Amino acid sequence: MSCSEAYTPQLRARGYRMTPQRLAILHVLHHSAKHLSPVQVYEQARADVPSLTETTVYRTLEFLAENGLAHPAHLGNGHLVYEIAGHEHHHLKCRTCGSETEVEHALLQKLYRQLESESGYHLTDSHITFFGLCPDCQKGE
Amino acid sequence: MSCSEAYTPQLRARGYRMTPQRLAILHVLHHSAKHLSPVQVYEQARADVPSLTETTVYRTLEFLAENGLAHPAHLGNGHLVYEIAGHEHHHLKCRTCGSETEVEHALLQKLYRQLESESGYHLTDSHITFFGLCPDCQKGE
DNA sequence: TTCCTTATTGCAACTTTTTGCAATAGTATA
DNA sequence: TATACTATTGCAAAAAGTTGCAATAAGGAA
Repeated sequence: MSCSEAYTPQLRARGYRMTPQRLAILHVLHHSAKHLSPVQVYEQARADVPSLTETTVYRTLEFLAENGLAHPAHLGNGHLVYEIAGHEHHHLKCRTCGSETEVEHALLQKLYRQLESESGYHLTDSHITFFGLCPDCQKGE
Repeated sequence: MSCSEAYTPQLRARGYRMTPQRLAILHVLHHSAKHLSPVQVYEQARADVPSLTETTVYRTLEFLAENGLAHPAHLGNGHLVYEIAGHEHHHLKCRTCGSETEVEHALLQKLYRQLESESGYHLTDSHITFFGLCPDCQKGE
């Protein structure tokens, strides 16, 4: 299934439009294994749509995140990165070497339920980055 | 105990210096109940040290975070805020109205241990922001 | 197909954050 | 108390991210 076939109906259903810019950005996210910064998305998507501007990339990424097609993540440096929505997971990042591991959302289910019952909040978001030391960097300490 | 008495030895012990700028910034963080953005810190600390620059505030906040005197937190808009180190806690923030609740770190202990045993990582950081809907905003849905 | 509505884009100006470097100023030592 | 070492600051310029607005174009209706 093409990116267009997959995502266009999701936007239309909410009253939004599919555009070449959005399609190019979705395509980049969809075919990237990992999270990308806005600038990385811009540079890759420009291959498809040369007229693309960085402004549009920033706005589109935020738009996709609001509509559940992409997930934003903080990786600890104060900057946002994005990845295509799909499998719910969290990140575990090493403070020393920067290596990353994924954590399945299932692992946090119990905590989520506990937080919900104690706070009364209903937890909606599914991306968290945990920081620590990876096994290799612990040895070097 | 004054801010200076409390924090100067901590910096000295690591080979760093206490300066009027750092003291003013620590003072602001210390006496603020909540997390502050770099600009908020700048504006308040300037009352003490008029020559203070924003550059210095950004650098100092990062420095304090690296040395454990302050904690950075992401509150979901892509910008960092800081609060004085002291009691370990996390935030629970409402996506709709923006209201915030604190979550004791103790609640996450079990999850931390589980993540550590499954991943081999040693988790060091103690601030996470969870997002959801507060009780009031759930009613309005 | 053509028209019309309005969501979306690009531009330009602006705000926020970062970086390099020379000048300044803590603080350990004599 | 004076000296020297170097951590820290401020400045200026660059990079990153945001905003307002007029022009453009997606896509439903005729």
